[in-house]
Amino acid sequence: MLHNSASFCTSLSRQKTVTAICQAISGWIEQGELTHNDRLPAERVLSEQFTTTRITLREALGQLEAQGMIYREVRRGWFVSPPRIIYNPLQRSHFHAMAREQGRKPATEVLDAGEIVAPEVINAHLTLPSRSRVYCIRRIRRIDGRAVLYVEHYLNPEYFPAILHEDLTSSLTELYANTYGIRYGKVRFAMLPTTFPLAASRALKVADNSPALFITRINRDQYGRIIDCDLEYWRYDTLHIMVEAE
Amino acid sequence: MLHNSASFCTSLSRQKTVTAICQAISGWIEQGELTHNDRLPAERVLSEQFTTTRITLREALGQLEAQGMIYREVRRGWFVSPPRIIYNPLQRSHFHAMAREQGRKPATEVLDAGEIVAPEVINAHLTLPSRSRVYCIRRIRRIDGRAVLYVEHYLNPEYFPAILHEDLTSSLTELYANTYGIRYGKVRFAMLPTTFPLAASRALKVADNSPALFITRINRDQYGRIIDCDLEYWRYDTLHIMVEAE
DNA sequence: TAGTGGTCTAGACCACAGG
DNA sequence: CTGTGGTCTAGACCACTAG
Repeated sequence: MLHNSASFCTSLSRQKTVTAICQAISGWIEQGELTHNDRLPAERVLSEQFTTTRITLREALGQLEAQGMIYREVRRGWFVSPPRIIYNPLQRSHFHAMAREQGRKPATEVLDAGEIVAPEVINAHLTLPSRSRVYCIRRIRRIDGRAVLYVEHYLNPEYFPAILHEDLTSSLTELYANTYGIRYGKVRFAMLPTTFPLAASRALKVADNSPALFITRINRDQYGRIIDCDLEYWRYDTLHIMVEAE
Repeated sequence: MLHNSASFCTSLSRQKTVTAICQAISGWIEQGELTHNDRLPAERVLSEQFTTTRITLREALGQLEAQGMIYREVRRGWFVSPPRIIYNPLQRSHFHAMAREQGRKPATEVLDAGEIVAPEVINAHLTLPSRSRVYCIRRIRRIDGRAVLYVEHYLNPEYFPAILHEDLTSSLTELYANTYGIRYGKVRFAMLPTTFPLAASRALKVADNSPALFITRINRDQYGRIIDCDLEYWRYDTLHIMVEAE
């Protein structure tokens, strides 16, 4: 036989079972038999359906997870990933506005808030001296009910007196503007793929060591002063980053 | 620099073995017993050392891989990840300059180059009509010998006559400037975590379905015309993205 | 309490890489 | 050819979630 597509697929002949499972499940999703946030059948059911073991089945689920096609909630099961949110980290638009503009339902939950001695990383970001005290607000944010983001905000307290007594479930952006007359100016951000730290995986109820997108934002106000920084841990399959240069 | 060092004690009794292995191996790396691009002992050796099975051992290796601490080359073994490259996608600086500024050794390899009928996605990016013909250049790029990037460049041929006869192993940025008087202007980029497509995993010799960072860049010249776009697939643990707003 | 995912065992065969 | 990683089998117990 001459050059046909079979030769192209040699590397697929490895991993026969896993590939077949991946194709079958993504077929269900593409054909709408399963839609956003639907739960997949139990692992034992699937492994029987595909006449294989749970180990192999979980290998396939792991690959679909890496592609961002499905996600899991710890000890609850596997679910179909909803479409990604388009996120421009340079933009001032806040989380709730961003989600709503894209037809999604946002929600915010405050885990805790207080004044702490800042870790050295934070002092460096905020250009504060060692052992400075800062406000720390930890929140999780949901889209359509699904917890997608764990974030720690560190605020230079000089600019935000008594902010801890305000309602922190709404947008900090609005609070800054309405109560303190402070608006976001220049932003600097860093981003790297890694895994969730323990505090985040607990709060989001994802498996320990799930992959995550870690984004650091350092925010200045309209006068160029560094006012706060955010450490954001996003579920791996949540975001589609888009940035346009000025 | 990585906040995500292995110092997290993992939750209580779950994942006892895997956690112990992860801590041991990251200990070796932090204490310099293993350094950048060193190969780890064989899986069978490690699984015996930790008195466990290869399945469990591979679970641990997979977690270290997700953290970006180690990487694998298909059927060759596991290696210690070198430090990440700092990458600003909005910057005009080209790959070789970027790598050298950070004390690394860059290399480029052209896989193929030719004139093709553009896929519709590409026409959309370049704002060309359906079934346009474009130049396509596929390359892989290395840092310190390790293949880290698979990239497809799509060029609007109107601006680059006869470019396929030039030396394409060097910087396109320089070729554009020196031969065509075209310099990069505004850039727009999108980024999302996913897995390598087959062409990329083959070229980079990474496992099929390894996680990857997919970056699309749409480049304009000094007159604001869209001149080309890049589809870049980076190894997951290669980059530390940093962007500063103007 | 029942059923789920999370973890782990103890093997096995294959395809490919390197000597 | 030898050793490697890649894949797969057929079970098991535990921890947690949901009803």
